[in-house]
Amino acid sequence: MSYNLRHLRYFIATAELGQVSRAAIELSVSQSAVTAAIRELEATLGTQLFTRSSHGMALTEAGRRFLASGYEIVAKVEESLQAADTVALTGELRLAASYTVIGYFLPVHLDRLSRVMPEVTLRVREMTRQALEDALLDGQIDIGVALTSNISNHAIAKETLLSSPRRLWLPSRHPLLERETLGLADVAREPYVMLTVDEAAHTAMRYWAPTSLQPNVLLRTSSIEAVRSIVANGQGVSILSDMVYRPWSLEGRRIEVADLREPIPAMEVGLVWCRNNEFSPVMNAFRYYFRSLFGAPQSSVALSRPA
Amino acid sequence: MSYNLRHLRYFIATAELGQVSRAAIELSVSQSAVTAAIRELEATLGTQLFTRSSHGMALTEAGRRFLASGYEIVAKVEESLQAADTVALTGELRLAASYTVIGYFLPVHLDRLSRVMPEVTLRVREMTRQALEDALLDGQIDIGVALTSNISNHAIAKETLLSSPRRLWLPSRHPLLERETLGLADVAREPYVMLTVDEAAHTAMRYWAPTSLQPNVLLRTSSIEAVRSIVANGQGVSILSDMVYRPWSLEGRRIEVADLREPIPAMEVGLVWCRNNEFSPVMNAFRYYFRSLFGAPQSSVALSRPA
DNA sequence: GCTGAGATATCTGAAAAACTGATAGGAGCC
DNA sequence: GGCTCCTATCAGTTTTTCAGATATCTCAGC
Repeated sequence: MSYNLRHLRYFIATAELGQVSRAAIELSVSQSAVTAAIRELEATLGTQLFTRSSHGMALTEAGRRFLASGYEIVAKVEESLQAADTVALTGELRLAASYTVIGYFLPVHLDRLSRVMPEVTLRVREMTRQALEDALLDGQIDIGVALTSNISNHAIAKETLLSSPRRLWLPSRHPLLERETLGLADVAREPYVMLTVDEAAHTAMRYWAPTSLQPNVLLRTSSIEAVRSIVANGQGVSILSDMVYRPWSLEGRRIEVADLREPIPAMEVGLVWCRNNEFSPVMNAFRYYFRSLFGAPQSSVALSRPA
Repeated sequence: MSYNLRHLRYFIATAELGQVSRAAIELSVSQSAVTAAIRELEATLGTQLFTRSSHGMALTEAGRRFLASGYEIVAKVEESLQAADTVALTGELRLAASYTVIGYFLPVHLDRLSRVMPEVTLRVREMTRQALEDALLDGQIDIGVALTSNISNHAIAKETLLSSPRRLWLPSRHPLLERETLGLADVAREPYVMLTVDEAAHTAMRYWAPTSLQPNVLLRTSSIEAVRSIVANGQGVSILSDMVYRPWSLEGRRIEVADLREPIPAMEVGLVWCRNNEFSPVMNAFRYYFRSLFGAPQSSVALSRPA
């Protein structure tokens, strides 16, 4: 299913020493054990990690990237082994989140946070972006989790966690699925279901406007489940983010996704807070929880590019 | 030696479901396998992760902390499985670092970075803090790695990565090692070796000054190896950070460490850069490399307290 | 107080995984 | 060509992991 920490250690040693045989000595195992582990690792990743030669093993580009991940993972593992004594955090955190976030992003994290810090009371409210900004500035809430791209108030600090690409949703066996490439012009000819919640319609205009095309709107709805059902039943198409995508609708019919030729802005989910406020320990822990799961996001831009 | 990803998965499932038996069903393994894995995990960690009862398993405080680590690790593992296509970074990074950092912190990371991004040329120079600040502002270097506690120029941004506590170094079989607790007053009676490099002497005064005591300085030297040898030979003691500590001196004699009663500021190593400059992709990758290894440092203050 | 349900702990033999050691094969160097 | 250094592969053994049976504990209901 997935790889092991053993695979990782053997891989790192081989990458650093450049030879399976030397890595095997370093690890105090036989050369064949290391060879086998690397072969398994490459199989589960589905990628070549090294180019083999009679001199040794040289990392491929994928191997280099995986090595960086490997360093991160073993660092976290070693960190986890150190039993620093800590105090259990106590207190309250007043959160607000927008419709999409509260339904499709937060649940698993709220669950985990309540397990990791059970003595912290999490109060969560659903708000529109505007209400959320006001509540932050009023001091009614501590932190918001929202779609960060539409936030431009300078009194509010934001930190993007997740960038979820938007794609075209189609019913299964739709003729457009046969095409090599798809563009907004193709979408404009189809009946379109426009989601109106969380400023989705406003965001949609950001990528429709420059094309001088417009979607042939069959229905405007605030329910993602409605979009899902209508698309699944073959009555329309829509462009929505991967975060809210599920392959099956409530009725059990399948939905397909396709990339579009035009660059569609991704849906960005992140934390927002009032720039002037001090961070309480609980707020810090909350932020740290997300940061450590999603990494420092601004730099992932530098390291990877979209497909 | 250490635990497995299997241990981690079994632990997380048990923590989330609150029962070994339910976790076993969820994981499609037998109850005894999960019980055994958790027992092994607790043994390798040397800590109780759960309190057992006939109702199920409740996390201890250590368990909650380990659960948070577990979430981080599996998140990194899953991230590593996604083979996002990337471009190899190319370019140059002009680094500067101070004596201590270049000798005791950077080497392994420069080695790893050159493996992860071989097409980036890393130019490293040793500089004093003042020269480093000037070079940053002049634009002669891109990023510095230095002891961040003495940097107070507002034009320079800093991000602390590592906080290494300072302790008393003693030769083995020194009488002070018998004591229950040690304070600076005890140290003041011993011959003291003062390291002069990287503003160490200046830093030392920060914690000697409030006591109205002063160290009985036998020797001032800019060589850490000299301090190590003199302490190991029983001719003096010193207070230095764990980062530069090694149990053996060059001659093979042992050095012991002891905590002091007074709070001694830790040695803080971090990145520094010119606040006005834009981050190049290479600079971003460099920063990201360290961030992901050392975590978001400011919040570790909130999550843990010193022993 | 007894009893059944449901929980974890422990044990044994079986199955699976990992490892060793030997061997094969390829590439460069003399 | 022959030597050396590398990785790949295979067969047999060792180690780890697992399932299933059983023991033990606790609570709830009677």
